[in-house]
Amino acid sequence: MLSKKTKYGLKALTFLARQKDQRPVQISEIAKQENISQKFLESILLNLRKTGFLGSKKGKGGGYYLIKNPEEIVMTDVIRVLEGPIAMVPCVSLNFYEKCDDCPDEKLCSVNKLMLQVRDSALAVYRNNTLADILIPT
Amino acid sequence: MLSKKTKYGLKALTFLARQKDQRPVQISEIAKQENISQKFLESILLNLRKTGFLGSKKGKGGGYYLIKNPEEIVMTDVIRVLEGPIAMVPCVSLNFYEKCDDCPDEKLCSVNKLMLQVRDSALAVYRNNTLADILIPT
DNA sequence: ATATTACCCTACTTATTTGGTAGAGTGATT
DNA sequence: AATCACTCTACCAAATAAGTAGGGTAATAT
Repeated sequence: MLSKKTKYGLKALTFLARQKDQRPVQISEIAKQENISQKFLESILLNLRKTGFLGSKKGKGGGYYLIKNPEEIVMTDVIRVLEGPIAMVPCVSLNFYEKCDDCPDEKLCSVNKLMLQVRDSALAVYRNNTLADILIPT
Repeated sequence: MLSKKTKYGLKALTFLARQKDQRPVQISEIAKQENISQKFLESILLNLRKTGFLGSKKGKGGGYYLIKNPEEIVMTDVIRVLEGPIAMVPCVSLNFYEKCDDCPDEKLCSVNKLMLQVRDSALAVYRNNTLADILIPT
């Protein structure tokens, strides 16, 4: 299940990408428009800033803004920052690999065999979508 | 993340599929061989029996056994019983659909758009794999 | 300069899910 | 009749997710 954190983060990114100019948008504005708890959204945006997706500006007229073009923001990166591993099981994860405690040999594990395929198919989708791709044309 | 319940359930199914004859296998045997807490496994196997994947036999020489051929057991069905929805978000789920509270219109939602693709790709993998397919040839 | 705006940070709380435990009950087999 | 092994109900603890609270700090406009 996708966490609300990821869902809200994606919504905020698309909201910023839809802006005409690149002026900073206030947290309160995004929260209101997208029906998100403002305080919760604050922590998510802060996270996206620290991981290089957003810039921020303090003081009057401040807020958050994208620091890359939507075409350059690939979903693999966004999902990994917001949600964590793309794989459903650590033993098939590329970026968060971990061996299973049970399971003497991954090559002999059916769960591993199945989940490898699932990971690859999900990865293909995320690699194939940038922020620009998931924007809805008006 | 895949729950242990699903992982253990899959392991139990493949364990039963690997048996030479179709004699019932005791819970304790499966638990021991696959490193699973026996009591936890009990509830999982019971669930798989109630949903039509396994049969059981009580008394001496009793246990659980497959009631279909591994080729006939499709992963979509197994995953839905053990893990629940395949979709990562209820608004793109085929079997567990639910509207989002926020989000006035799904067709205008970027999260929806992305997660639809993810669901389809995962579904394709699960549809394409039966229990027989994920068995490791010895 | 200073008041204001709006991001920044820490800590806490609550609800839900997950994983596991305990133990009595029931039905079949030998 | 005894044993074996599944069945059922109830409970519990840890982890995670989701959200709250509130003060701190930096930048900007006036």
